[in-house]
Amino acid sequence: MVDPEQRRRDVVDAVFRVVARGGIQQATLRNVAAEAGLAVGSVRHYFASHRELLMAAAREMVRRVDLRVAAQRERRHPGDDPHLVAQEVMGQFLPLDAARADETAVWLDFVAAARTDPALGEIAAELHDGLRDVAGRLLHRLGVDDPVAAEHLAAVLDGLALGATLHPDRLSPDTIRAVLHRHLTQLPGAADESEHPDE
Amino acid sequence: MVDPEQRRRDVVDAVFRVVARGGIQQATLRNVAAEAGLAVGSVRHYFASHRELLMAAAREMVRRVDLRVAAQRERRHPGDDPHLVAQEVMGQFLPLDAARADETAVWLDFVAAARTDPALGEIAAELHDGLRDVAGRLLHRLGVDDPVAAEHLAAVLDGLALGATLHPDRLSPDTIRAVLHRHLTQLPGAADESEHPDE
DNA sequence: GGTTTTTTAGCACGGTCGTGCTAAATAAAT
DNA sequence: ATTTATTTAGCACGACCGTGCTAAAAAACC
Repeated sequence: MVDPEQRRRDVVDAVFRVVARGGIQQATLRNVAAEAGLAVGSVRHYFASHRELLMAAAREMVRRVDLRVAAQRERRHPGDDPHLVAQEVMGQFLPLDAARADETAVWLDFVAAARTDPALGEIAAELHDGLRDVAGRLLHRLGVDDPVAAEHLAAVLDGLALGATLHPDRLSPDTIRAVLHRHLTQLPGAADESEHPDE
Repeated sequence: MVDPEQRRRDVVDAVFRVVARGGIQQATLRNVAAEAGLAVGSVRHYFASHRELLMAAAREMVRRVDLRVAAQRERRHPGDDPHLVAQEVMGQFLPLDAARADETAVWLDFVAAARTDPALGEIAAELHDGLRDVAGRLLHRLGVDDPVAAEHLAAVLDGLALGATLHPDRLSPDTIRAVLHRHLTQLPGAADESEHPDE
């Protein structure tokens, strides 16, 4: 009657909501169970331990980002302006709306926790490599192949995500877009002039 | 016989060591007291509560960054190349050696915690504004006055600090310096360009 | 000397945590 | 209908937490 996978997804969603609201230290079994409308024992039936629950949530986070990037790749057409494509793909990693703001907040808590948690650290490293990979690929399409440029772009994205998550009042989505646009148009080798930064 | 201020500093140092080693969630009164070689009651004699201890540590963190920036300001001479000055000042915020790597790790844990802790959030906002301020001032000396440029530079610094703290094996000090150098040399010259959609 | 203040130490309470364990309720299978 | 497996629920234990509180030890003061 009940799809176990769906249950697991529901519980993981509850983890995300709890973390977004109160930080990862609030993601206790009791809080998550309450958020999911279940008993602690029920949650533990699907996740053997607290650690396993958090790691499943971390993996789901990676999966969702991958899915969004893949969807973006489907959507674009050969004739599209590479600058616009880059801007849109990069935007998938940034808190430009409420939903992504929540996801970014969860991301920040997880990667910060990953520093002192080897198991989470592995997943966080995956995320980081993926971001640098996407950055490198987009830059390649723009005629830039410098690996330092990829690190540079990745750093801007991380920094914007961090700043916007911690101080949303001082780093609005418009400002984020402006910085991203500035970074892309400032690239060497890209000798074109695109239109407005805003979509 | 014992300087109370020195004791407070010692305890705060112990907080830093504990956080650097095991994350902010490990900064319990018991752990900090053990690290400082004191009893819990003794620590509580100088800090009325756990919260107060963490906030004192956060403020000390801000103070140290300020001190280092001020020291850098003293050291520079009128004839210095503004680019080199900028590179050195910005380097004060980055984990280029072991000591700063520890400080950056502590910084990351604190600002992440600040997202869901209003009291810490105020201090974190101070830090963020300070960084953007220094960035803006340095850019001004380089002939760049665009506020977006200041946000851009601040984002790069935050992103580099984040990346190097979480993945020191993939983001070496040399790479950090390369990215920073790239960012600074890539700045548009003294010619301030306003919005020129058409050209 | 004696007295007072500062500093250090530690006990004990209530609370929350993850988790081992048991068992009731529900669904599936025979 | 009976049996079996799955799912949900909850109790109880030990561990760790912050903190109120008391009191011994040390220092400062008279």
